Amino acid sequence: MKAQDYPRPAVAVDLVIFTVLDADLKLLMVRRREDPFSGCWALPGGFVRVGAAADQGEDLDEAARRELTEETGLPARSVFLEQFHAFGRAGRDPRMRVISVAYYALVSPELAPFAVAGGDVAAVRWFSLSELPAAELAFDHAEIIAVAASRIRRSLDSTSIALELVPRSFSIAELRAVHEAIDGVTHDPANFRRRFLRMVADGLIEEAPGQRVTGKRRAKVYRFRRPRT
Amino acid sequence: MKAQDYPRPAVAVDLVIFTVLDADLKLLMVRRREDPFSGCWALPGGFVRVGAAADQGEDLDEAARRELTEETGLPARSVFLEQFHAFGRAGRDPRMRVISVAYYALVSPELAPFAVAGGDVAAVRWFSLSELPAAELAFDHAEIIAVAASRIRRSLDSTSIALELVPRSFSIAELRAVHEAIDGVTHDPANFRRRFLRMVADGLIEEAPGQRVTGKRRAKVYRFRRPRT
DNA sequence: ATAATAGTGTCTATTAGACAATATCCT
DNA sequence: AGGATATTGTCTAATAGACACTATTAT
Repeated sequence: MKAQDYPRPAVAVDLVIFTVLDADLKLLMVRRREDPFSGCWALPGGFVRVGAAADQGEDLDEAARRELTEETGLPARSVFLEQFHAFGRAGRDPRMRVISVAYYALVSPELAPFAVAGGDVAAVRWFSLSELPAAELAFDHAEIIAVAASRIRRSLDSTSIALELVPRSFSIAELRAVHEAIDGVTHDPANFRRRFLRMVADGLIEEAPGQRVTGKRRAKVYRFRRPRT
Repeated sequence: MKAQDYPRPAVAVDLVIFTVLDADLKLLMVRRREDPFSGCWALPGGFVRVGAAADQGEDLDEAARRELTEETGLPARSVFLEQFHAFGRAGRDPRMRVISVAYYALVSPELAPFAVAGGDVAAVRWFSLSELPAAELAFDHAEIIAVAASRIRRSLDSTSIALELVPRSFSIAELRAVHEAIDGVTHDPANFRRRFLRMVADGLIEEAPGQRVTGKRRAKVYRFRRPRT
């Protein structure tokens, strides 16, 4: 039996799209319009396009960006997107064997309101992690979400992902709020500030023009020293 | 067009199997016996078994353990195995679209000599990272290896993976040698010792009976406080 | 005795965290 | 003026890293 003749699974990409709104970590779910799980909330995603013969189709990252745009309307270029795990348990899709490569996406709060239902999606909605309707989640998406959340929590300290969840220019308090929303603890403003200023000294962050006016004392604003779109 | 009717990719698992021998980080490659890349060195691995209808086949982790045993003869139960990335670039297999879910495995040096060629493999061999025959590597396996190596280097400090690469009972110097082999730097014995003793204090590691006789001064030996097979 | 490695002690610099105090800005 | 937040200062404990030193054992 040749390799080409083995039965094959379907392969999909699923997206766990995070943002921080109202000082809370939220993720974007879509309401399914078709069976299975019609009417349930699911992660945005879809099948990877696999060509035939000479054209072998799109890459995984490409598929993820395409689904992001198709189903949520978010501008793929401005969104941080990273693959984190493949889920392939037998039976996770009742129709057939489906292996899903999962990505997490980080969307700045400025962009979050622009998510709209597209493709074959009935609606989109930002959910707090705690308010997810556990009983109405499609497939094994609850498990995928749990893995994604623990992954970004673990990466919070060792990477600069928090900077992807903040407006283009931001105050120290705003970045602190993102950290607090993600890991659920509160940070001392003075101590957080010192760590932050080290990042400025390291050249990762720089002062930006303008100030943040919140109704109280004004704060300096900063920006990530890296081309953002 | 129904979901079931889309063209599908083949899905494989590939294993990057590490051990530490002669104070050097090594990985296990197999020599291919069939085209494509017949005669080349490749990562152990193979296609995921996908059933039909009611039986949807084996899980990804299951497939990884199966291939580990089939192709290398290593005892799957005693090997640390973790998925780290899916590779799916179009064209990475000339025959057809193949998406490969990659795992890294950590094998204690006691077990490493028991690797033998099995299945449709012509030979197995432990390679140092630096002596890999770059020109004779199959598919995109060089890239997969690079990602795996950088991943375990990054995890070295935040996890206890080094403990998977050491004999059942080990001296502090042996664990230090593993760290040095993986990240390529040397550690001050005194400072490394202090960090190590904190792990003992935390209950992660405990003293083991016996001593390590190296020809010089004898060293105490320790063991990971966790059932090992 | 010597060489080599195991193991101890000490000093400095960096960092996290707790917390007090001051500065600025809006109402 | 008063409340809230930004910002600065100070103290303590934990840790990494450099490095000198002592202890043990094979040869």
